[in-house]
Amino acid sequence: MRSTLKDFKKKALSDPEVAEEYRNLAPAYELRRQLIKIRKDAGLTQEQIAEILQTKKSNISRLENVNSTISPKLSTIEEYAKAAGYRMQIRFIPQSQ
Amino acid sequence: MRSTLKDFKKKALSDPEVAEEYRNLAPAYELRRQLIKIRKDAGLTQEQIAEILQTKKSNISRLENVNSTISPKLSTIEEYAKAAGYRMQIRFIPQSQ
DNA sequence: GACATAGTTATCATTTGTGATAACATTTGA
DNA sequence: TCAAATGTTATCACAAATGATAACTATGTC
Repeated sequence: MRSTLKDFKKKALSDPEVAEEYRNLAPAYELRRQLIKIRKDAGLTQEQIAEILQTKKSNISRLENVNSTISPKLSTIEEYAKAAGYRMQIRFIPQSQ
Repeated sequence: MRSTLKDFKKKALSDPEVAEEYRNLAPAYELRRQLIKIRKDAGLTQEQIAEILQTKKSNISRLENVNSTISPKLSTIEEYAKAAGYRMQIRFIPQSQ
């Protein structure tokens, strides 16, 4: 691969508009990566966590799906985390530092 | 006052059901306290942050209101924080430790 | 008291997240 | 390769968050 992807990313991010877009999207990707991680660390399948939350696996898939355009409710994330044995913590960090 | 309130809280929390209820509600209170804090630290009124977010002060009041039963969307909190000059960070912490 | 500023509450319309179902795709293990 | 398990996608109904408006309370200032 010779790091073509990394090069592309580096180049793309040097474009201010792309960089702005990336900063906006990155948190959403990051969140979903975390969701999947805590579920797997808990040893649960989508169907199992769905059952705990009394819903269906398709809804869990949508929640975890990176391509999803939805912005979930806080309570949805909280309950999902709790089902996986975690608690959610929110912090606010001053921008540009 | 002789700390009557503290005593009451301590006693109330020794009741398992009350303690459970408290753990469930505390995060919601905490979030709203944080929201109000970052807005004030930014030197903004509800009306000013509402204008930045292109909405109305009544909606900001509802968002910040501790008594509100709503669970806001992640994007709502994100945008509010951004308007106040902060970014939101979410972490998941293993329960019971 | 009159006034301005800041925040609250109630209400209704609109938007959007969530639940459920079903069909499909993907991965894994025998 | 076949079957089972796991995850994805599309769709529709329903619930709930958000937007807007207006009237209200609270507070401080003149």
